[in-house]
Amino acid sequence: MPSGGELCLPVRDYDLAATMTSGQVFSWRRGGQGWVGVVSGRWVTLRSSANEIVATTAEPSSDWSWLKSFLQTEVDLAEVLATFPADDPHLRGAVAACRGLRLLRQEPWECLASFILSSTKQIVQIRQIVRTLGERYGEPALVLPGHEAAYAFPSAQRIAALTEAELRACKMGFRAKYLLSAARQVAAGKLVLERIQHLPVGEARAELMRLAGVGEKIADCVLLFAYGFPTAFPVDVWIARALSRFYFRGRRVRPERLRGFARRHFGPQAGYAQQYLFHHIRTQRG
DNA sequence: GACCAGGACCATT
DNA sequence: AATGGTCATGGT
Repeated sequence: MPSGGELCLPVRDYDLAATMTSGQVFSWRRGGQGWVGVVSGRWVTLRSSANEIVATTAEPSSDWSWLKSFLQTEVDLAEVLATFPADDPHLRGAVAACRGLRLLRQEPWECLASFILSSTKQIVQIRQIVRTLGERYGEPALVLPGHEAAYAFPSAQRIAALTEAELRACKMGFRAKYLLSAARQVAAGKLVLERIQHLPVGEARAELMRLAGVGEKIADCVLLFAYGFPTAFPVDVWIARALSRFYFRGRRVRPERLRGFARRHFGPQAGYAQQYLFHHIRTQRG
């Protein structure tokens, strides 16, 4: 009879639902009163109230740093928001509408693989592919009795041992060869994901972009969502449209220029600004 | 049925 | 340097 672990994290301005549905992570699901996922191989449920997040695990932890790191609960959101330009009504509107939206700090391989799968896919479809991959090839996680089975995201080593056909059977289409190639690079030690953390952001970006199927946008997603480079600014079709409409009178502007503008205009936490804009424009239209 | 999705890549201009 | 086609699959 396993005795699970429980941790109560005091938080201010932390909207778990917005964070989990904002297109930065694809493996978490609603369950019971909160959210269920697997972090560092450990099954976790999260439920939040006004000023705390309560985490439940299948096994006790003496050190919860793995979860605190994932949730980034120590980040003072007010400090982040204070770096935003004060005179920008569009960003201010997004912040007001998405109060409590956070950036997570994901495991690099899961994040990289997820965003390789993301290209020209809707978020619901990315979630479905990630789920299928986990069910078929992920390590089962120990869960508390009465809960649905849960799986870690498959390791690079596991995916590297698969065939392109097996990956295509998970409905990822032409992305299969990209994922397989990336998994083999990582599994063979030709790309050391732990090393990227310590590189300057430009070099880190270039390192990720050496992978087939990883361009500027996907690299920026991994830099921001897995490594926490605060100026990384993913420009996808939504952000490109929004920036064009808000700051360039609707003119079409190339992504590289948009990134330059964003870095100057939004400042040292441009990545956070990006996430607020992205989530806001995707959720406000009904 | 058309159109689009948290793109990247390659061949043409 | 800049456009255009192509790649799978499924939602809206």
